[in-house]
Amino acid sequence: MSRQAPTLEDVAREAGVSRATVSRVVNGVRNVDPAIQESVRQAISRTGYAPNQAARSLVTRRTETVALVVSGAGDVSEEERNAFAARVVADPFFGRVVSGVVGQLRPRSMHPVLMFAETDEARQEVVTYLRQGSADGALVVSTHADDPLPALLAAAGLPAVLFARPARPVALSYVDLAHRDGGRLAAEHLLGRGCRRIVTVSGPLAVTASQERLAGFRDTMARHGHAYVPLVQGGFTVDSGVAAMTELLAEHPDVDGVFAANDLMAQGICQVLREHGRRVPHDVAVVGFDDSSVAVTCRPPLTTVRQPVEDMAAAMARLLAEHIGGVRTEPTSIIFDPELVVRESA
Amino acid sequence: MSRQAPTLEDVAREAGVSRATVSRVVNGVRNVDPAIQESVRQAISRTGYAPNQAARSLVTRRTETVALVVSGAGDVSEEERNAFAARVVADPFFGRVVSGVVGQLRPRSMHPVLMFAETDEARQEVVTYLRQGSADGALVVSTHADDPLPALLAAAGLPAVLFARPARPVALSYVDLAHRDGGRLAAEHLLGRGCRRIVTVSGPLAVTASQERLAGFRDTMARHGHAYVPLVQGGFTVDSGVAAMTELLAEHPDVDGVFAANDLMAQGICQVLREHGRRVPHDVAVVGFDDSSVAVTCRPPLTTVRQPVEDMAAAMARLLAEHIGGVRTEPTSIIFDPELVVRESA
DNA sequence: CTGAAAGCGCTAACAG
DNA sequence: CTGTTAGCGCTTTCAG
Repeated sequence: MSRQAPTLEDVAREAGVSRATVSRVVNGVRNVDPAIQESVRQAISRTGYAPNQAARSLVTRRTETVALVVSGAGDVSEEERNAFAARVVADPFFGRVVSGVVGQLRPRSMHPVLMFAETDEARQEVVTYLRQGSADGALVVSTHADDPLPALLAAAGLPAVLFARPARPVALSYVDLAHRDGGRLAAEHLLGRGCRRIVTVSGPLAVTASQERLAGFRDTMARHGHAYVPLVQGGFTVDSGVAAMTELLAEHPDVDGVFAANDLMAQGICQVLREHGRRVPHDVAVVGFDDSSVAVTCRPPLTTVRQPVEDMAAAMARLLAEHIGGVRTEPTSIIFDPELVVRESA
Repeated sequence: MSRQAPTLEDVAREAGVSRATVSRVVNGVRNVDPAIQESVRQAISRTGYAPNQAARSLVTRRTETVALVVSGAGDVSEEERNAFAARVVADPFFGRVVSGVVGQLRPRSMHPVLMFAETDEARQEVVTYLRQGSADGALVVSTHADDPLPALLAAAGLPAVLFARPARPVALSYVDLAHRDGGRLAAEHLLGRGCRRIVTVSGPLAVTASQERLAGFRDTMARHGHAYVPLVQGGFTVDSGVAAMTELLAEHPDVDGVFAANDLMAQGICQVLREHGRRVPHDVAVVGFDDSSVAVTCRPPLTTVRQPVEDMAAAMARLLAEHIGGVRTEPTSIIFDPELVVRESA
């Protein structure tokens, strides 16, 4: 570490060839004599050469890095900034995104840098980061429909792919789920098993996905004569599920079915139900959404609407790689279909 | 986006000064006439200039990026690689690490790139990544005592800080918890509330922290005359907690106290207990470890040994920044003290 | 306090 | 198939 790192020049000298030739074998460009290739390779391991990424990026204009950003909407106090990051990462949803993204990035030798953009300043930093060429593009997951980041990215002409369709049209590719169909699936299942006094806990209505899940659910209920379904808005956390169900149970003690807009809330709902002496699914059936890890962990295991997050995240990474590589120039969208997974809660 | 991005040269021309001067104001180096400074600033915003990070890194030899790597030990099949990432990120522990790290990195304008090193090949890639200068240093969290990555990093003379003391001495800084004290705290609490038929579910014994927590627990139990404490080894997951407790309950139906080496397992334990008609803490008291998010979410909320993960992660980031900056040259260690958090489970 | 000039290490034409 | 030659955009002595 004390000695200066060897450069192409050093390897070239060691192998008795030119820098260009060494560069070619390092980058696997053919047109290099097998014999020379071999001697270069030996010189490389003899010198312990590792190409300097900065020098390389300077000319290729690629960093092989993408920003994985979780963006909010409004501004958040300085103190809440860490809380934002903590909350995001703690959500099993995020883990699935990372898993799907990494799976696609790795074989391409690309790496994700984590960024949280919960304030306007932080969002500006993301844009700057990309404009500086610190990353080749961005994968963005918005926690709010009004997230201004997608528009900023598009305006700057930066390669980016979104998780979920932006509320306001933006010329960026995105992947999404047919949330309405998911809501429909949940309603049909609850109705199908005979529930008649059904309530629902939606996600934050500032999130488009929440609205859509709810709309699909309500439409289906209405089609079956259920004009009115009691609703409480939750925040996609276990706690909010607990609070929402506590409220709903007080007003509708005879409830026999619940649709929760995500599994975390469904878990909180099951807890409240149990604590109030209701058996799940015997007395009250509960359907969640996502099919995240807690769906399996929860007691009872959750019947839920599966959202193939890993596949969606993988698709995002693939699309971004295509945009970066220039293979794809026009924005496109990929919509995934939800699927009902029946376990024990309903 | 179509037009070439402006360079220092462009700004210099626009402001009628030299590149050097522009560079100085961009980097906030004083010794620049206020008037000129102002005109340069205007030229910058007029041109929409953003410094090229690659060019900058090439000369400063800094990327303002650090690798945040989660490393395992043995090799894992190709198919399990994504599962590894998924499992890691899904664990609330990881979220706390990220939160603590980001909190320190952000004010330093540094960014974490996520890497999973569960195979020898992946570990080699981490080393290469750093040697290429793609990141200035590494923050490593090992999931196994035999993790070879720390030694590789040290041998390559790369700046790195570890979460937890490495099993085999390595000249690298690390932060850790006084795990033994944590185990002692748990034992004392269980004993103090009158439990006499106590069992324990440890973490994987291949993890040093698990061994230490267990040792501290057993020592204290022994000091109080409990020569033998039934033990089942778990895997730090809810499922493993369920399995372990099912086994223990079958052999020791009269159990009245359980120490779980982490909260996730404690949650599984509570589920099993409840399903077998045992009240927590009335019939059986349960003490967890970590004080992670599930400790609060769990029913009943867990009495647990708090590990200040966010603070520990923040300390890691701080140490790494010092090593990178050359402010600190010798490896050091920071040991945090655990703390008992009493809630309802014991 | 400012400018000129020398690279940082690598890739990519372009010759040969 | 290989070598020569330009830069990529920026920081940083070193003069002035």
